[in-house]
Amino acid sequence: MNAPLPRDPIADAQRNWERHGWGDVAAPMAAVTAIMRTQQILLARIEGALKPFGLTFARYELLALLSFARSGALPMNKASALLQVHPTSVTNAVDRLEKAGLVVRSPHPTDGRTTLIELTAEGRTLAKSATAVLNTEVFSQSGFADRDVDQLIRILGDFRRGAGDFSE
Amino acid sequence: MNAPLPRDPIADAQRNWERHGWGDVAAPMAAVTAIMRTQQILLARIEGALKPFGLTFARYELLALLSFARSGALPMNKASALLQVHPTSVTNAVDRLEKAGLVVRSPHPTDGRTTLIELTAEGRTLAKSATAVLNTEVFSQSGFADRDVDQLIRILGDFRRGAGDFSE
DNA sequence: TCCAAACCCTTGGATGTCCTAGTATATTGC
DNA sequence: GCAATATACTAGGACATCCAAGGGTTTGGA
Repeated sequence: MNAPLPRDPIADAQRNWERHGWGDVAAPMAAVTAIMRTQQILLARIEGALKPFGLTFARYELLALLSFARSGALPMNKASALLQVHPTSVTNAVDRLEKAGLVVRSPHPTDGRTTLIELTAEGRTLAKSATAVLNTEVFSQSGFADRDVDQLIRILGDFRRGAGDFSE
Repeated sequence: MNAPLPRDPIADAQRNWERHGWGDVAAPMAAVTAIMRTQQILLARIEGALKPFGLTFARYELLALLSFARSGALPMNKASALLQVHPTSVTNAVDRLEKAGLVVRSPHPTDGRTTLIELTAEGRTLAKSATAVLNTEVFSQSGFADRDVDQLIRILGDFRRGAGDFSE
């Protein structure tokens, strides 16, 4: 990790925006930039915690999703929709998880176009261990105050709904 | 864009966490996941707005940073620190910006190890145009309520300080 | 019935990020 | 003054994401 900067670079950017006459959008710009940076920090922590398992966050998310599916299996397009990533990203993740023996591809019983992703026993075990570590090493010490967590869930939930992620 | 899901997948994940006895970390897990997804949505919007300029967000950020520097030039290591990305990412961005004629590399006058990145006239013009478009197409319609923007800046600011981004 | 349109997955290419290692230049300490 | 250490940038590799395009399967309307 680098030494902390003496000043918050995002607050500086906000001031620059204001100084240049874009005061009306300086705050949203700062908020958006802060989200970018926060995501980067969180992702680094998560990947660090998952490294011992040979998992990345993308692969872990897929594993976790499968572990919550009743049958431990999901069609790839369903996984793509629920994880909200491009289908090719799922293909990529499944390729690697399959090579690691954590999931298996199997044909859909009635639709020849569809491929099912199925958790192996090993995959289920690893998902459980990885989740435990993420919970204790990352989520339980997220660095957000409890009240702020609730705020974030509400604010970002509104945002995601507005962006068309879900209707609910 | 895909059709909205009938249910919020992150809220579902939170319920799954609670159902499995991890209720104490379900909320932070949901908040972290929501930040990931929000970042993805915002990045897609930004890149869409920048595409006509042949810029990506990474390159735009560097261009914008340079345009706010007094002399229009910065050492690469300084840019890396302020943008809070790995030095190799800056090298990558500068390679492409230089190829596009938007910046120039020049040797540091006193330190032979250091390379200065300097905006060209064309780079400065493009940065200005791109900023105008980002302001009107993205930041001015961020999808966050004004009050929520302030909350985000405060919450994420606290988080980033806690993560060691800056001391201030 | 049958062909066009829709859908599903994969391949190949472009970008970005990080890490590790290597080269060159500065700085420090003896 | 010189060797050891620190700093700055770049090269190569692993991953992830998206887009565009291609091949196989279903569906639906003429």
